[in-house]
Amino acid sequence: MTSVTLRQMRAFLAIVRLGSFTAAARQLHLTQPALTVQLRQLEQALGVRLLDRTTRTATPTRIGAEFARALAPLLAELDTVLERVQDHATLRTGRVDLATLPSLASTVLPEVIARLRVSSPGLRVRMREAVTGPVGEMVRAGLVDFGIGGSVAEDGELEVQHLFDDPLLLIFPREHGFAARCSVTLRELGEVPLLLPEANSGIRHAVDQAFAALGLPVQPAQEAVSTGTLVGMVRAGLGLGVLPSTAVEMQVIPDLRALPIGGPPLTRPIALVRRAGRSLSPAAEAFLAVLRECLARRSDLQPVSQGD
Amino acid sequence: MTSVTLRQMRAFLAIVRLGSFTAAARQLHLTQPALTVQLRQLEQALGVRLLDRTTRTATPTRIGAEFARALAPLLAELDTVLERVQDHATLRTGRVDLATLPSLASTVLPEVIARLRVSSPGLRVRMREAVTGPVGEMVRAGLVDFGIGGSVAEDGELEVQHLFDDPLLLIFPREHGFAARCSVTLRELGEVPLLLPEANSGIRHAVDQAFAALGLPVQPAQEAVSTGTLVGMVRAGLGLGVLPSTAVEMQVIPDLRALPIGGPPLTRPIALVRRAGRSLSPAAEAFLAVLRECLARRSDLQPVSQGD
DNA sequence: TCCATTCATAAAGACGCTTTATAGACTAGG
DNA sequence: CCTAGTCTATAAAGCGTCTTTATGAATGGA
Repeated sequence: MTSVTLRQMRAFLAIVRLGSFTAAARQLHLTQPALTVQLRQLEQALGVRLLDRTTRTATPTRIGAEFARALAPLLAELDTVLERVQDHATLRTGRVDLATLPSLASTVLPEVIARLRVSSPGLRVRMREAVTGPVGEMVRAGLVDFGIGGSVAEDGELEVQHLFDDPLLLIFPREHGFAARCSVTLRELGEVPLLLPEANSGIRHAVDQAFAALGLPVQPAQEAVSTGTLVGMVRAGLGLGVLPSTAVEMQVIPDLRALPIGGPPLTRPIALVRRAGRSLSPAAEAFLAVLRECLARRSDLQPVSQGD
Repeated sequence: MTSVTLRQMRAFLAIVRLGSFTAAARQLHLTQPALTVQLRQLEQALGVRLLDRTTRTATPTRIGAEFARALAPLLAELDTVLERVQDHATLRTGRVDLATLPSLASTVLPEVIARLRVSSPGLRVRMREAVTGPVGEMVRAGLVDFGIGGSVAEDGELEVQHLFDDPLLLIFPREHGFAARCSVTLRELGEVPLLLPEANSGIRHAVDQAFAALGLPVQPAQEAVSTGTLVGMVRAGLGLGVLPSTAVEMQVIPDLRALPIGGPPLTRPIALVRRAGRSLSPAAEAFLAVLRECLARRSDLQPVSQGD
């Protein structure tokens, strides 16, 4: 009263294909008695004789032949389905869906994608760009596997893991007096017209917090939505801008200068944001592994250990 | 390093469907730890996490969901294939392909088919008619599952099993002198003009042998191919005919009389002819069982025990 | 006729699966 | 905020099953 097994059916098909128990046993790396038993069990479970065995050969019954004809394509399809699943484990197949900040999307992550394409050509990466808040929302809604953005609050649904600290740079025209300096302090920024990103961005959040820590008020001369417009404002002489180093990289700025902000160093935290309790696909894990590898190689960004 | 099992996949689908290990365990009549182990084995075999388990619920991973979507219809189809095979065992489905003599095809076997249709409506019987020689050939060629006909020689390919002895009757016009008798002897037949079937039929074979046993020569006044023409010849006064009782039944003969032939009783053997070493389908077995039942009920035919 | 090959069978051992018992974790309700 | 209930994970033990080894029976070819 035992039930039908995949092994039994695979054994049956092998015997039908080869017309012999011993030949099938060799192919399946089993002994011949094992196949005899398996086939008997299969026939008992089905209640039907599938093979007519003489002492020399084994030929399928009519019912057995019909069964084999119907079964073979089914098991073949099952095998392809199983292989397709296993391809995810071996990274031969897979999709990484992530949301990240525009600055990271255009500087750090393309390198990650390029490396991943070399090591695992079958993977496809889909990157959505958004500012910190929406990044968290997209993760929460399940639209993406994970997000890389500014620090969000850890609630029951989101799990945040610090990745590195992105230094914020001061951008100004080369004619400015700071051009001769090699760094500026945070306190000095309070005395110049500042151009800052608008309120809901991670950069602004970091600047606000740093100023508050020193007891200074934040009074931006102007707010900008995108880093591009902010750069334009600086170039037009509206003031001095604050931008993350990752954003500065991509902008070729011949007439501007950038200086690190010190005393204390001004950075914005970049974190991995993922749904709590949800595992990542092997593809996503591979992506993150390469990302951490890239981060470790860069001395300008301050990487942190993988542990939470 | 164990391989993927049907049980594991069925368990996986049940858990996905119900969203819970314990619920699936109840449905599958298992304990919850068993399912935990099975799913772990499945995930290990595939190398991929299929379910994200919190302590409250189990939700499929994206890969797990894809897998379940592809797997469910496959297993459903597999189940229908298995059921279709099992239907042969329960006689809900099946085909009986047989070859037999015209006389049996029109007298004994229709009753068998009728009874079979009542007890197993799903079975379909295909009956081919032929004389004894071709019946054996059709069995040998595998065109039919078995044959019911005159005795053929048992060689390596054919297996012959005696079923019953069909009495041969003497047919004559009611005006004939035999009309008052209730039986005739074989020896008496040597002194009347005989109408016999042609040489390759089982009837002729039986008559020839019986005459030879008595040392009498066989001198038919006329030979006929079909029983119909033989009856016509008798009716035309060409002589007295010898026909099997099963053939006489179907011919409504108001102007003719039939008498059993005795001393010794003249019969032709009817046997089951099947391919050696080939098993019969459950449908064919059922057919034969009903046939033997019908034969046992009839006192006019001499049934024999089922043993060879 | 003899030998080699094939399938069937029996017994023993190994392996895997299932169950029982228990722990850890989260939710709901008071 | 705490407790009760529920769900999954884990460990150990028992059981069943499957595989292997050894052997028999039968067939076909040399």
